[in-house]
Amino acid sequence: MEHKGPVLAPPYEPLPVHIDSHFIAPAEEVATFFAKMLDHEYTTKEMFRKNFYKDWRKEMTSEEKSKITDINKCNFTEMSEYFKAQSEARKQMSKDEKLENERILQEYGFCVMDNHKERIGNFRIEPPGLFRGRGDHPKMGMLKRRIRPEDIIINCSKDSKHPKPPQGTRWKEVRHDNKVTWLVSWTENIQGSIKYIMLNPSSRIKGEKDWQKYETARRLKKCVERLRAQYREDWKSKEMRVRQRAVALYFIDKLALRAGNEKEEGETADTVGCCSLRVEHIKLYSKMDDQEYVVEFDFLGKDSIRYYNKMPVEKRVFKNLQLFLENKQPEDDLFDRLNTSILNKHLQELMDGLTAKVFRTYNASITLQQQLKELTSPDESIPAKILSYNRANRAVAILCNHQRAAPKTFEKSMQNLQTKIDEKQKQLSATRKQLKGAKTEHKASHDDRSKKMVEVKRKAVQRIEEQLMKLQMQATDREENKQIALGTSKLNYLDPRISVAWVKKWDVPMEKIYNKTQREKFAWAIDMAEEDYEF
DNA sequence: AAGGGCACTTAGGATTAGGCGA
DNA sequence: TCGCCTAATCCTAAGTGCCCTT
Repeated sequence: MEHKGPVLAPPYEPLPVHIDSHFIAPAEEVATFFAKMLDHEYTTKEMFRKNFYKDWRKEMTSEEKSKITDINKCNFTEMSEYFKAQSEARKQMSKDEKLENERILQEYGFCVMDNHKERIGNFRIEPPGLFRGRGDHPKMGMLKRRIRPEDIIINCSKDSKHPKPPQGTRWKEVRHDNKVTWLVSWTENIQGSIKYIMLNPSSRIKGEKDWQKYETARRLKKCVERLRAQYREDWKSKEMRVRQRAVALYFIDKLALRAGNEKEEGETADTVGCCSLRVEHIKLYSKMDDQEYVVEFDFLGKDSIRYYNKMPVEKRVFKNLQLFLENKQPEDDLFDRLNTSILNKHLQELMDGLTAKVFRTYNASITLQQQLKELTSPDESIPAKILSYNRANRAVAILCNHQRAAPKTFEKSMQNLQTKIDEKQKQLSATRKQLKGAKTEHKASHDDRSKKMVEVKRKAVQRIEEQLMKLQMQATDREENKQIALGTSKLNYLDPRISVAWVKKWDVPMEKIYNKTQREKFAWAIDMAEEDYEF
């Protein structure tokens, strides 16, 4: 392994003299971080302002400290306007910058691993700024400090050309550990966690891991019925811990919930997964509308995305849940005899390599395969096939609760599309009229010229019909996708060989399903899978 | 079995590039 | 050719899961 090391964040450039920030670096720099975010909702949040202010003060001189007593009296708008103008200006002269970016990519964006040139994923060190946690994060607004060469650990081969630190500096450490895949690491100051520079998804090492992941999920496919029978049996166990384990596993299997590791309170946003569900996150309804034994889930999961679902469960599960809830407070754990480590240990005994997250991969992939089978009709057009594919993908995204905020421009973009459809419709009826006219004329004259005209118009009508249909499919697709994110499941949960096989079977161009980056990431699958591939 | 450290995958939002119609 | 809009890419936070120590 040989590489050039990371690209460091550019040093701070003090504000020009005509902007009086009332500060000198480093407090000025920290102030600019806030100013750059001024348009964002973050800066209005109490916690964000409080954390920012506390860290900001640490950077001030004693003079600055005595001048500034209250963040609410600080006005960042002049700085903010300055940065807005700067980024406008940068847009104009972006050509040189693009060239420079390309040069940096060529120099730092690649490494040589086992004699192969490979693309590096994130070769830039994260620049300093204000921490933006997701959801209700207790540390939002804290200062994320600048990473210096002295903070950075380099990992490369002993006999390779070692990356050079900038003049006058040194790395924290240069090590030669071939048991791990990272090239560069450092510790960030907000959570104290380690950050890494690793290879791009197109690399051999990432591809092989990805392939392995899906092979494990396919092994689960072979024994999943046995496991299901097992956990259903365990619902009746004498032991509470076994019952809890079995009900949790049922949720993970049926609802594709995440495992739910414990988190340190006060360090992160309050989110949960299956094993960390609390009493307050579920409600039981012995009857709801025309259904019996309904469980209502309402909690914040990864990235503070809300999971809301109502599911009828079997009577035995329902009775167990009632039991688990007995004599508990809302903030108590639902599964008090269970955690992810216990669950995974159990799963490991059931199948080699089995963990909670394999269920998500398995259920996602098998759902895609089933949905594709169900939704694709042989005689439909290519655009219709793509709609079917996206709908299958969507079923998975819904299962995995992959949501997104509706795009800010959603309404407008729908409207634009509708306008196009209306225009196309008008064009269609006009052309149909012309076709009718041509037919009438041909009936009257029976000559060659009019016959040709009928053909021309017939073709035109057909073409416009196709265009119209394509637009309508697009509109349907976009509407259905308003709050659903397809990318995450496509990239992380769906065995790409299923898609490759589908594409080959129905002669759909690969690039309609996978863009360039995705084709690079899934090159192994494109190579491997034929149209008869079964997950 | 509790708890921290570490390495890796998964995640949604922000930013940028580039395709397309005027 | 320009400007707008969408799609692609970038960014980095937030998970999972295993290992080691006590």
